[in-house]
Amino acid sequence: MKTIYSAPRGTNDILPEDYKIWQYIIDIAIENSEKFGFFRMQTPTFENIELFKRSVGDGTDIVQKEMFSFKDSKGRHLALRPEGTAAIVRATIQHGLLNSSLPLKIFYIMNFFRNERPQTGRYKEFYQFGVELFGAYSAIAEFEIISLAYSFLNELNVKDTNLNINSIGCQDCRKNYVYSLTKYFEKYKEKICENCKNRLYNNPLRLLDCKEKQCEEFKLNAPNILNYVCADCKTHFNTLCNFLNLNNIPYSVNPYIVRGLDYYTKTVFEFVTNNLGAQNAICGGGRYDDLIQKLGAPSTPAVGFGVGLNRLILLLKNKIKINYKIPHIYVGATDEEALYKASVIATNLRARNIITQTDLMSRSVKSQMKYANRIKAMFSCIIGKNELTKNSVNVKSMSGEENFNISIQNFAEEFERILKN
RNA sequence: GUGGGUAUGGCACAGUUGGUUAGCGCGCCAGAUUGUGGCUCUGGAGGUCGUGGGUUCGAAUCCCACUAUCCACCCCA
Repeated sequence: MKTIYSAPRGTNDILPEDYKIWQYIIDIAIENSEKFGFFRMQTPTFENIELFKRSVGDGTDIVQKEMFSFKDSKGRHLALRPEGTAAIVRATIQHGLLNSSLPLKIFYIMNFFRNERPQTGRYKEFYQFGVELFGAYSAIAEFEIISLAYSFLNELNVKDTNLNINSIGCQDCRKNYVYSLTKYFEKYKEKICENCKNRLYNNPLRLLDCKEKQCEEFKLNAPNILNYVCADCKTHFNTLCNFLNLNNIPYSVNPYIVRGLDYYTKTVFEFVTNNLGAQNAICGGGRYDDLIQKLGAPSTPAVGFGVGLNRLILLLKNKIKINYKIPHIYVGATDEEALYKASVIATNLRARNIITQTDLMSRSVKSQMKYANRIKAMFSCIIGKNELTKNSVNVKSMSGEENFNISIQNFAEEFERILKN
């Protein structure tokens, strides 16, 4: 296939057969969000680039090398959204949603763009189901969204996932920790991997995330952030644990998880799986109490998460049996006059919400029956000269051998009666 | 941006140390006494073997480059 006729690198066409599972997952996402009282919203596909620089963080990889950015004809610098939180926060501020009664509970299902090399579960355009909860300082907010994510994954029957939680402290206590961490790793500067040498000064928290064998032993004895967070953060974290314990949501405390976005404070968490290769985080999120103030609105606490839908699909594909809507009836025709009649019958059937298909290809009766079989129609009938003169048509059940004689005049009404039995 | 694997009809694949008109399965279309599906049988359409160069009498097969794709690093959902 010539390059210009294939989808751009790192993007995916979602074909009708695939879309069944997407629809299924999206429906469950909506259902669970509404169960917790969240409302859906949507933002533009692109934003002012400055928004992402300020919220995600100017120094992060996402901003530095993964954004699709461009200028419009007036020279405005824009970027395709690389994540959801920044845009949702911008919109809630812009439209004054945070001024009305809190908490504000939002969910979204949107596509995002990052210019990374594609890999299993990682694409340049990808989809996330995410939620944001504004206004709650208490750790019950984290519990609420973790509980929602847990319920969502459970309902999808996603196996083998583990919930990891950690606290990366507030602005104040994190400073102390990062200082100690840097000091600690400086001692092993010569022994850690190349990537970690860079991390040491650019993004020290990421040192904890390294997968290299040579760094393992140094990670083990590295200062544990949970011993450095302030009393307030510590209490907050313990409260979250209590909520999770009481509600039987299994988790492990993992001091190594950190997030790649600057805006997180206190709680961070992720649901990881063993069945996706390297891209094992299926859901990630946390608290971001400082972001809203940073974007110019009165300080408001917030928590949120994002679920990678493409990754979910990879996990669930071939494991879920989707019940999609099959046609109730196929109405065929043998010639033009019959086809006109069939179209009227189909219109009346559809007006009664009966899923109906007719012949669109002027094919032989045999081919039409084959087609009716292939689309798994429950019933079929063929209109022809005989039926038009007799003014009635034989409707046959495609599974059993039951036949019904239905008048052409009252077809829809009579067929509906048969369907209900 | 770095490293490794792969590239043959719509899909999944075969193709032996380079050797005639490039094959199989599934799918698709059409027939098997004239207006009725599923099973079976028969026939048919559909491929410049990713693209461009090179070696050779001869390349799907060997060499080079490019592109795409997959896996991993990085990063993240």
